Amino acid sequence: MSTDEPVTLIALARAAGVSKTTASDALRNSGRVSEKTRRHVVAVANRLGYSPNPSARSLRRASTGAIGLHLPEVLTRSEYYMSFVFGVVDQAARESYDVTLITSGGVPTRRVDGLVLGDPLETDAVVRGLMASHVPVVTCERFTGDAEPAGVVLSDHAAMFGELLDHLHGAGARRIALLASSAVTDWGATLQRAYRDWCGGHGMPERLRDLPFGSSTEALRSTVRALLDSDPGIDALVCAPDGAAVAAVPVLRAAGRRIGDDLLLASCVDSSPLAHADPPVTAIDLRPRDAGAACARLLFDLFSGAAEQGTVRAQPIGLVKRASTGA
Amino acid sequence: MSTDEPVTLIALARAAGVSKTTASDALRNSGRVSEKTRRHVVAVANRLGYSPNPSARSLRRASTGAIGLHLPEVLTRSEYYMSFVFGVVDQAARESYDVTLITSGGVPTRRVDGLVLGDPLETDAVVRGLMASHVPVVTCERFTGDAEPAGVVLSDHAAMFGELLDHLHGAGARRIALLASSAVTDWGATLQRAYRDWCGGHGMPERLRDLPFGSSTEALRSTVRALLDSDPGIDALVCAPDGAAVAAVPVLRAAGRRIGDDLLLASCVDSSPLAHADPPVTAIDLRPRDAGAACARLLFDLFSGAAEQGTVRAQPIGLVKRASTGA
DNA sequence: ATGAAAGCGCTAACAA
DNA sequence: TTGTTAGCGCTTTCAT
Repeated sequence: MSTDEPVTLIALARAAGVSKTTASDALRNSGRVSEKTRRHVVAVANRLGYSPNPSARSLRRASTGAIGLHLPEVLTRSEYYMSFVFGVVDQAARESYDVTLITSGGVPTRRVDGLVLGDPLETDAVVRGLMASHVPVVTCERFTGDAEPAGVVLSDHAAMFGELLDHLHGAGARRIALLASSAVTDWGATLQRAYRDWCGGHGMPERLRDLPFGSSTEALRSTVRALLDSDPGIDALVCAPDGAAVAAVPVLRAAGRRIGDDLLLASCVDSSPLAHADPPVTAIDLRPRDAGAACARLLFDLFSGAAEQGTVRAQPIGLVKRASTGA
Repeated sequence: MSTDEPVTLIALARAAGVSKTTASDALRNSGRVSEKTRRHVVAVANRLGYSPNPSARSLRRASTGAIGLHLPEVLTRSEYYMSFVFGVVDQAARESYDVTLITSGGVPTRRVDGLVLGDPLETDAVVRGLMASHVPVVTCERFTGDAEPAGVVLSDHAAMFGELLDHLHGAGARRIALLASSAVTDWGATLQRAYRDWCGGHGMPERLRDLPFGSSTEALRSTVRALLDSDPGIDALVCAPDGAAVAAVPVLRAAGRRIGDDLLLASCVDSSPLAHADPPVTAIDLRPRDAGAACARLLFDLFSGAAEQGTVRAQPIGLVKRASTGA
């Protein structure tokens, strides 16, 4: 197509017979150049395959054209985060921004104009470092540490969890157990609180077990077994960690329980295996792609001033009722 | 901690009482400055919280310090890709490189020094564009189109698939059906070919159904049903698409089959739901994190000249035998 | 062993 | 409406 050398603005200007400035202004629609020369410059640019050098532009503008995205390392295997990532990237692309991934393995060398932090763990040193950086930060879910992010995207997990419990109650459950996630994330803590509140409010017994992030399948299964042994009267089980509900199924079967019949099962995180399970498992749909997009959008609104420091935006989530709760 | 203004090299040099050049050299260990001044400059840099401006550095060096990573949009929900991404990012961080994500939604505005393409689809316009870019490209699996990438990371899927079929055969299976992925990726095509070869070589009947990427659960299930109806003598089913094996389970049960007993079940892509399934499902472990790391490593070797244009590297994969095949 | 100066490609202020 | 000039922060000659 063209030579290996990237075409610079000077080369383009020369080829079009105008100055650097005019060429630059023409391509950026600054409204300074006549329509005629603008067209001409654009045509020449296309012919030469010109594309501006982003480093030079960044240096000049003192903005990088990129945002950073961090996800907690321990949680990264789940479908939820993959969708979240694509939500962020797509929204960013729409604003001509790049997305640089940041893992707990290493902070980016490249500066970014802002940061999106998915489920920031208070205990994560990288997260604390990023929160202290000088660029705007948007978190998905609250950061439970000290620092205040510039923006927060929040879903009403407590309300939706209550809806789920109501649904189970309506289907006849009277002893609902919760296999909780550790409370290191705001999400995990919120669910535990909502569970206790609901049980108290409805005069239902609490049957709660807590599981640290990244627990093995075996740990999870023995916890479920212990839960059932401790109270054989349990007639519903809600699992918070992604994947836990699927992993629990064999244990429930082995205990002689019929899922969707004498034991209702639900998950706090929807994923395709749940839809495919036998029976399909009721779950809260966190709509991760939308959440990711919302985070990016909020960050850009913070850049432009359309949103002010400390903005909190709600992000709707849904409940998907399936056969495991008698649907 | 420090002021909001990022500290520049000039500010640092002034504070340390040296010239820009000396400060720069001291921080990069260029071996030009005396040990004493080097220590002094580094100390001052730490005190001021200096960090070099990556845009300025890129501009000067004509390299960006970032690599691009592209994944096919339709496949992105799987656990495989999430691990792959983290493999790439971690390896890149080790070399102080950033990773910019590229979706089919938009090409990055920022230039990158190289590209990693996971399972490049011949039919993807973005992929074709990226392959034609002027930077080195490493693909994970072969690109079935015209262009030649600078490097390829390859697993021997044909051999491992043969091993899987041998395992089924050894467990007594004589009519092994394959629920294949569409042949738009090299991986999908390779599996179909390997299946035909193996069946031919062992005098076994071919029972093959092809499924386009991103098919719905219902499409998948009716395909499995049709497969069983067409030949009730089928005694083993291998599923290529990620998640298909789990989704097939209810259909197999409904047909009165006992998995791991009168019907063996296996998947060509391992994932946690398979390990948690009842019974646990035998699968090929693609080791995506290692694959991602290998791609990044190859790209850096291409940069440094440690690997030459056209290098192809093998990436080992494994077979995980579980109860669904009588293990 | 160190400093001075040029310049990467671009945009913004100042001229014309 | 267009051109000229300065300079973003850094690395790299070239000179001392």
